[in-house]
Amino acid sequence: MAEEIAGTDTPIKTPDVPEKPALEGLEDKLNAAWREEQVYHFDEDTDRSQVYSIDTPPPTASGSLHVGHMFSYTQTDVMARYKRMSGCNVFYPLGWDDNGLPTERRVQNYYGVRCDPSKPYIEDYTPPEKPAKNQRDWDVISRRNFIELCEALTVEDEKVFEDLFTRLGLSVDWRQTYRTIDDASRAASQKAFIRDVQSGNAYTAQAPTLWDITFRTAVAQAELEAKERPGAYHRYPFTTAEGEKVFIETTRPELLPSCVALVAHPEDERYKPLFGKTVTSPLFGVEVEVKAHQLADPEKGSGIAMICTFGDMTDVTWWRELQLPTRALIGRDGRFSRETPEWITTEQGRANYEQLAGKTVHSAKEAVVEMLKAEDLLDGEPKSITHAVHFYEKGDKPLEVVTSRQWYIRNGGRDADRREQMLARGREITWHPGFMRSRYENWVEGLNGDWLISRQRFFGVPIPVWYPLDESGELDYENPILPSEEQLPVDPASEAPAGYEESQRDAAGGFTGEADVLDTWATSAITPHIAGRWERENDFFEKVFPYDLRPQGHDIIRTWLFASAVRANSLNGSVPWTNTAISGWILDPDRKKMSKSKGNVVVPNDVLDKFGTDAVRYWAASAKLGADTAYEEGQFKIGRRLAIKLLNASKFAFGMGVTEEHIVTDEAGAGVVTQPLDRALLARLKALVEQVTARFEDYDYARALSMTESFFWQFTDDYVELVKDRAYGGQGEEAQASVRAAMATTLDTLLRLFAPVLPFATDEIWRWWRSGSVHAADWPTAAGFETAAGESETLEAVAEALAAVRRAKSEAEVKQRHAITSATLTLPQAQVTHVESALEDLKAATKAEALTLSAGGEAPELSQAEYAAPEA
RNA sequence: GGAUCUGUAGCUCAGUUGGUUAGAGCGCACGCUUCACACGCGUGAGGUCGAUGGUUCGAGUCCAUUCAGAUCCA
Repeated sequence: MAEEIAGTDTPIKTPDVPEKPALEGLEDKLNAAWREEQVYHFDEDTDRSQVYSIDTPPPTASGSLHVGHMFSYTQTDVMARYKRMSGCNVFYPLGWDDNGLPTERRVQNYYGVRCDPSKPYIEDYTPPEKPAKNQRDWDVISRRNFIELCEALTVEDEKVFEDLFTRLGLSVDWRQTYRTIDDASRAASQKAFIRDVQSGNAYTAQAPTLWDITFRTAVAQAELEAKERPGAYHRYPFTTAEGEKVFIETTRPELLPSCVALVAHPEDERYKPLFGKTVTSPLFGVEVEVKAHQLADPEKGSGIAMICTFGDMTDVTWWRELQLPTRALIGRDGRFSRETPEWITTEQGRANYEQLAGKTVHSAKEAVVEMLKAEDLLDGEPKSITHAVHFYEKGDKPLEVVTSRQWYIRNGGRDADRREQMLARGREITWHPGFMRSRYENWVEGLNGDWLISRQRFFGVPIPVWYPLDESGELDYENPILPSEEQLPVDPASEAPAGYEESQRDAAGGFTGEADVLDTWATSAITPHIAGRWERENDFFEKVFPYDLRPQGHDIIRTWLFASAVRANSLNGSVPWTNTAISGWILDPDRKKMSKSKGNVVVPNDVLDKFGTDAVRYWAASAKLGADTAYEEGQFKIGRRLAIKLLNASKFAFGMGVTEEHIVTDEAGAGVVTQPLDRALLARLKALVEQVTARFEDYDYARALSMTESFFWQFTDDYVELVKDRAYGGQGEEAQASVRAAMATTLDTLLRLFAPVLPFATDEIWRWWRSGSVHAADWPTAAGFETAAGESETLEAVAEALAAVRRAKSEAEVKQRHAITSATLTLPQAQVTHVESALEDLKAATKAEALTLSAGGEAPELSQAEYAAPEA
């Protein structure tokens, strides 16, 4: 209880310590207190120099919670807490990513609804009470209605995350949350898009595009995943005018009717004579030219390949650079065109194509192979190989390449200057750890095109454009109609552009709305803008942008990190943040990445129940940034032990009469610390504070923690054991005052040093003897007790001497508390003075009635020990 | 094929700019219910630092080669 003392400004609190300190129950109690006291609120009345802003990853609220969340979010929180205590006004918002496929699926299944952007918006729509069993019976609703349902449902999901994150002790300012699908986010995303269109950074083009036939959408390079799949080289001949056979080997024989040319390396002697000549394709009888291009690999197959439009992105390159015709046959549904193409002219060829019309890629392949076999054109059996095939990261069918009109954002993939600019941006950011930058550079250097941002999905942030229709009803893609910024957010599928009536939708002379939505990364790339109220409150934005820190996982450097850099570059002409902290992954004890499908996921709440939050945070904070970490329950135990030890050691100190007023804060106070051992402790403490601070400044919270931890264990195991007698008053008042001051100062500093990692235990203790919260306290410096710091070697020497006595007792098989009537301690000359200066403490701690010091030897050693007779 | 990371005690890891005898925790062995803590305390055993070669007075640390594992990119 705090006692008001008349006439003083600083009421001294009598420490109020529970009989049996425990970690249980601290989370609820302290979280409530922090909320009440608004400890983590961002102060908007500030300027940029005081602010430390963090662009936190918005978790997918409809996704599952796993220990990986606790791991990486804790690492960020540790830094946030450090910065807050260091005097920064920390802007630490958190958002929810509820824009995208996972939410789309969840909303569909939960309510039994489907989105069709062409449907009109229904006011006060209520979903079916129970979702219909059959998807065909689901309600079909407008995009706006769908988004409203999403907003309603994700509130529930977000609650679960918020509860976990609160329990984890994240010092987030919960007033600063955002959702990537809410009005403000959609408006910001659309505004950013419009700005990029206006500045020429976004454009629309008709181009070959990677296409997922299951999801029926275009996908971007960043969403690709190469998977090893079995395939087979099929070898069959084209024929020259002279009747000579030219064999090609292909894993995709079904693309033969799409063939537009053959290609070989310009230096390939085998094919040089053929360049410029034409050959005729088997089965379909189409004449194609033999071309030369350096991307053709002489080592691969027969060294000559067929170019089809389009089998893969290399085909696209050849098609573009060799200016070949387009003969596309695979449609957006992944099936071959039902119409026989006009470039197949022979009767036999047209008949053969009939066999493929309407077939899936898989069946078409079988059909082509059958036909080749039937005509005895296949040379030998297909050769089985394993090769990398491109998949959409969420898809399970190989991607096809189809030609379609899409929106792109310039990212350096087609322009060397911009690429160099993005590399330079990467160098403006400080990476933690530094080597992660090469992931970024690798990615930027490997870009092969601009960022495709349109998605043919229903749910997401609509691309905010309309296209005029001319008198004949043709779409004019070159002159898209953009909304005014005041109109945002807008849904072009259900709202008409300015100057048009809804009745003119899809009518000649009218307009049509863009049906596509933006890639979710296009929106999450502007989380700094969304959380920072960009273009809503620009005063505010300027106080937080560019942010100080972007924490995230290394798996999304190519997506989230790069996309954010691209957009800040074009929207703001700067980096989005000056530091990025890349956390590692959680691996299971067998070193496999934890994932739901492997069934090795640990439920966060169970772990928190079992070990307590501080223990889990300790585990997360012990891992360096960027290092993948095994899930080790042993680490939780150590963290738990540390937190409990801190409670108990503090209880002991307060039991010795330590109070707030004993803390050494100035030179006058320093005079109280008279004992060399106590002064040595403070010397060690001073060094510790300096080192730990330096580690934190370098984002190396893990090293900072381990240094604080080992100091603490030496404090309890050696120092506290040595001074117990003195603390009880065994050596008089002055000696007791000295130990109280040293202990109070050390405890005060330790609580602050541990606070970022162990927020619950430290604040619990803080509240026993202080007012307010340790988390609102300043980061410690040695300034206040500097003059009380003596020679740290004393502590080291006395601790070694203590260990020597303990060893002797252990070897003599007597109990540690057994009294020594007399003994000689031999120790190196350099240590004698130090040990002498704390001889009374050493004798008391070892129950030695007489202890003679003698110089000599390499290390302290006890000899000629006489022990008291055993107690009866 | 290109790039990055990792390899240190049975296990998980730390080892700052090269500097005495390589550290911690867990686990293990032995002992101790000592007035903060048995969710504890004390003591001990345990490593030719992946391998080879080099630079250096001196290499776990720097360089080269190599082996093994992981990740990213093509």
